[in-house]
Amino acid sequence: MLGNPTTPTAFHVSTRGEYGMRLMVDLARHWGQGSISLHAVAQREDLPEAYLEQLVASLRKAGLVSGKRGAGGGYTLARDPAQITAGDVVRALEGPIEPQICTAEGDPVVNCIREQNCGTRAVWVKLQSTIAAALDGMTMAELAKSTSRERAHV
Amino acid sequence: MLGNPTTPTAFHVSTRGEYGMRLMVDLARHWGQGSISLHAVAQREDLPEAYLEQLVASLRKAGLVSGKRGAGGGYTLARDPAQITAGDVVRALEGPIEPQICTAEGDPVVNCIREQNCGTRAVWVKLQSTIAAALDGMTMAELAKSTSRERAHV
DNA sequence: ACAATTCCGAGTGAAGTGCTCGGAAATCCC
DNA sequence: GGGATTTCCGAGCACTTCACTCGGAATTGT
Repeated sequence: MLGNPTTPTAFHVSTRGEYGMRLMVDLARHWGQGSISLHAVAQREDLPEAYLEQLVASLRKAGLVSGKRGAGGGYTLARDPAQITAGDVVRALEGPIEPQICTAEGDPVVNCIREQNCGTRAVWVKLQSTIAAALDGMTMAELAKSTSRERAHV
Repeated sequence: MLGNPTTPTAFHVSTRGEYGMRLMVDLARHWGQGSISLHAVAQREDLPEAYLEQLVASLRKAGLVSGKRGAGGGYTLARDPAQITAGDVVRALEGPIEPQICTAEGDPVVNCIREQNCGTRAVWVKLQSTIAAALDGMTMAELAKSTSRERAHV
């Protein structure tokens, strides 16, 4: 694992987001097939199982997956793959989408305290809405589908 | 300083990007007025001067500002404010815009090694182009202008 | 000469990243 | 009921990044 760059990059999503997204798409691909164990996911996606455990906890608390204990147990998407967006996943794993504190999602007037008319604020506001729109426009269903389609003709 | 959130947030831009953007907009606002010292910028924007020194070095190496030493010296935008985008500034300070390594700017085929048809890749590619487009669509001239306009009727 | 200023490199405490480990609790199969 | 399987939970740990500061050299205007 650990495919992270040593050189700094802007807007880089951490392994939480990356692995978590892979996990969710994997679950979406197996939607309707009962509980899927993390062990299986870890093997298919070649990801550290113990670490996935940690990530899936966040996803469960966010109400995106539900777990079932014991032998034969595992995880399932909590609702239809078409009703879960990439934005949901990212927010569950990496927190709310806000380039700056003054652009907090939902809170329109958590503005910079000292400077009312900060010139740069326009940048971060635009960025926040753009990113959110992009991520909220993609569902697990779409991602799972495109993957298996590409896989079909390998 | 240090207005950063204690709770983790996705796509958060660091103080390098934030302070650097403020610095650039400030220089844009004083475009045509000769060299501006960091001391002056630091006071106006209420930012740590020694830290700005570090940031401006990156901006200079990226060819966005040029410095003049000695008494009466300071910094100037290296070209017209309308020819410098927010994307230029962010890239200079925080590195290339790439949510994942497999979505490196310019390099279209630095793909994931082990899995050719990664389902999640679509997410990061979309994200990269969306972010880049948003940032590259805003110039220092626009930001400097909108700020002073808002300031006018305070 | 002297003050102002950019340039440069090193250092530092706190936080975040990317994991591992040990163990408790639930559930199924025999 | 015993044992295997699996989710749940919290702690810990090496490494890197963040957000700075500090000291000093080089350059330039007065």
